[in-house]
Amino acid sequence: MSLTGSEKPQRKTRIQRANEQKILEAALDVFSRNGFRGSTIDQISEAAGMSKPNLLYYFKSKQAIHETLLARLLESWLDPMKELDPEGDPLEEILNYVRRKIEMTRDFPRESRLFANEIIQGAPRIKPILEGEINALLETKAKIMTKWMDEGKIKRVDPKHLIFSIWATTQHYADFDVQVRLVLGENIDNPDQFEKTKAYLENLFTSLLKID
Amino acid sequence: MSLTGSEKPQRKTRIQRANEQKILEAALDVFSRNGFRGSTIDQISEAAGMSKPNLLYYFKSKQAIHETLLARLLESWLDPMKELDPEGDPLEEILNYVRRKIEMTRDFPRESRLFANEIIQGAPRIKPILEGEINALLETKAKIMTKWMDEGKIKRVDPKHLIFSIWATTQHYADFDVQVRLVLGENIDNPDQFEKTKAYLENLFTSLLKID
Amino acid sequence: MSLTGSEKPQRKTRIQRANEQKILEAALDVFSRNGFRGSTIDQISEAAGMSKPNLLYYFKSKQAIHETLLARLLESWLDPMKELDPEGDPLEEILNYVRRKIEMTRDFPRESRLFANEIIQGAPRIKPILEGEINALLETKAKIMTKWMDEGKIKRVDPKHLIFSIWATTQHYADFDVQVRLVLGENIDNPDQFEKTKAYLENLFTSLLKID
Amino acid sequence: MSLTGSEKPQRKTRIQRANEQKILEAALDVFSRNGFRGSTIDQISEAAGMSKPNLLYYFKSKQAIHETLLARLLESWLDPMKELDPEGDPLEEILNYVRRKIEMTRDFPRESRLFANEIIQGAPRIKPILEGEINALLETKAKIMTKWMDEGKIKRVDPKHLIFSIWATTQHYADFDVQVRLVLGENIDNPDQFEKTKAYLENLFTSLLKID
DNA sequence: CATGAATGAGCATTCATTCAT
DNA sequence: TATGAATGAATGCTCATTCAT
Repeated sequence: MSLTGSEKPQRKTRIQRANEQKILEAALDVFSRNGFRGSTIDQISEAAGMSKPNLLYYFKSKQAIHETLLARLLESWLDPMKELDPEGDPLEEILNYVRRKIEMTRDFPRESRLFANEIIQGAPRIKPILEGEINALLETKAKIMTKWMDEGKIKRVDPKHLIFSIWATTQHYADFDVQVRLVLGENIDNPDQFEKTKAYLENLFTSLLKID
Repeated sequence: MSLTGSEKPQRKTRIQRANEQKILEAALDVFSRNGFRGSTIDQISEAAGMSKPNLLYYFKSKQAIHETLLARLLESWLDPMKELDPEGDPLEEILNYVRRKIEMTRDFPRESRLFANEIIQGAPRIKPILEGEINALLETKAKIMTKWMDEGKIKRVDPKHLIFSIWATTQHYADFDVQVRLVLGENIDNPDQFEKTKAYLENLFTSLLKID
Repeated sequence: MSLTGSEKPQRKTRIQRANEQKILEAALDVFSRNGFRGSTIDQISEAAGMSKPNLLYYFKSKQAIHETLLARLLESWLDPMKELDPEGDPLEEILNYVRRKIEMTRDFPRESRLFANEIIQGAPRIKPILEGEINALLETKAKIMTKWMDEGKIKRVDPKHLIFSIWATTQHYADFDVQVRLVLGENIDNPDQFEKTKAYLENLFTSLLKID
Repeated sequence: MSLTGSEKPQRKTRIQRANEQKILEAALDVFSRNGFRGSTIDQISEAAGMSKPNLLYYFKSKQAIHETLLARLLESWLDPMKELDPEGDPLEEILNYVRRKIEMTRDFPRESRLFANEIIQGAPRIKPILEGEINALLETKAKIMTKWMDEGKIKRVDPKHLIFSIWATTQHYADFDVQVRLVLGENIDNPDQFEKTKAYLENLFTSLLKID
């Protein structure tokens, strides 16, 4: 479940690959913390341990770094949903999706905040991608769920709102991390808390969907 | 349910009050759209129909506008939760809270995004407020819920995670508005869609909490 | 024959007018010496005795200063040609044009170099203006000359090449000032030299055009 | 009439020579189009099909390329004037000079613009060369002309102004190429237009100098 | 010879804030 | 109160040049 999988096989030296990686890693850190406008190339180049012009030798502009980052992460961000198997046991498939989602939230909170930042501000930079990819995927998966409901295998609810609530409840732990910590004293990076959270969400969606 | 509650009773002329109000209204618009760093005083003063120096006559700095805005809105933002009545019918009380929350999300999406922006970025400007007010309120209400659970009036779940999931699922429709619109073609400002959403969430939390 | 005549009557304070003037004067100096790319806002703001941001408070960008400058000067730059009177004595009219041209070259050498710089580099910023205004004017005047030739009042030559050679021979003293000084030890800012130059050019075009 | 004449006979491999040539050719293109400050090493190295560091292996700096270019071209640039033969027929000699000048303007317009750019901006990089070579040559040739005038073989005019006007009228077609094209729709690279221009200039200087 | 990688200095422009009136 | 004028401190980005191989 790599979040930065391999890309277009271009002729690149080892240093190039390494530096691009360093930059994207640094940029993820900075952008997810401060948003696009709130982040400066200085911060990123500092975090990447490299001079500003050198950073711009690898990426044309701040914008370009941001776009590359979003594009590369989007794929993996959608992975958990792709695995939803129409042939599997309906409730178990959905619960597994919830579990993978909460695991990703734990393991990649910066990625979650990166997208949250972007979308809250109207997704000015990735609307096109959202429009195409996400919509298509979500439509497909919603249809699978509808079929399951038609077959009486899970309770009938609006599948799109169901997906929204899975996204919202899981990503909340990454996006609103500060608030969660203020209330709980810890967050899902703590194993105990992770288990409690997972249990709560499993229960939430089981209650909603399980046919008695 | 005013979102800009009563101010400290200071000696202020009518014009002063009116201008402060104009500024805060403009700032809400701009900040909720672009975040703190992404917003400029120029944008705000333009939106407020007022010169930059005049705006800074009313508020010492950009920071000050932002803080004032957050402080004034926080109060009303927490109102729905305050109304949770320990004497009322447990399930109905919680569902009413969910209803008030989704109504607020519909009526004040900019306020929701303002807070979301702030919290995602680590709440650098309002952590202290969150630490005090919210925590206290949430602790109180969580205890009420626990009592209800102890009395067997609703199913037992972690009350704080319950509150998180209510926040997350409702605010999602404001904070991720773009995405919701991309998927549904509309959002809860459309009456039909509002009803569907409300029904889905009522069902979600009823399923979770109702004792059969 | 002001080169910076009065412009669009806008609501501007005295300071505004004065500063715009100071900036344009400074910019003329700098741009005519170094070309557009070779000039920096720092140089201009320094020459105008004002801070860089303040300069940009009056003109949006370096580009904008340059364009304003060219636009305002173009008008007066074409004045001498406009005065060519179809009713006047043909040879005398043309000689008067030559005289006015060489006077302008003496009095406004920076303006001449500003245009020369721009046109040598392909006129990237004022091609449209050239295409319209100059062409129209030149066409008109060429027709007048042709009529004079048809009437046998001056010798027949290609009127457009005639105009080119008037432009070239007069402006040369501004545009190639360094070279002229290297050869003559002085240039037309010296009254003696001015008279000699004028006499040479009068002779040149009289020889070409006069019917014996 | 090579414009890049013979070089100081140094020990250089064939590749070296070829690369220097490629660089100078590319630099001529770029410098004549954008001026010194407006040209970047990137542009030149790109045009030369060679990496930036490699280019700087052949020439120490951007400055060095420019200087080399000017020095090498100057020689050939002056060639037409050198051929002015004191023993020839005066008028014919001068007309031949005009013809060679206009031919050079047609064949080497970039070279003309390179010098024009440099001189308009005060010749900061080649003043010394101008001071020496050109002056000497021009002085010599002016004396020849004066002698012809003393002998009554051509009309008496100021020989230096005469040379200026030959330079100005011929080079105009290269330096102000854009303007010429805007007015005529074509320039002297078109054979017809070349003939017309040559005829006009021959007539201009014949009228001026011919003893009836 | 040749090039990928790296950088200090510079440059146009933005922005929060202050000054003067 | 209100605003035109002014600026120091960024900020994104460019460019000549150098380093290492």
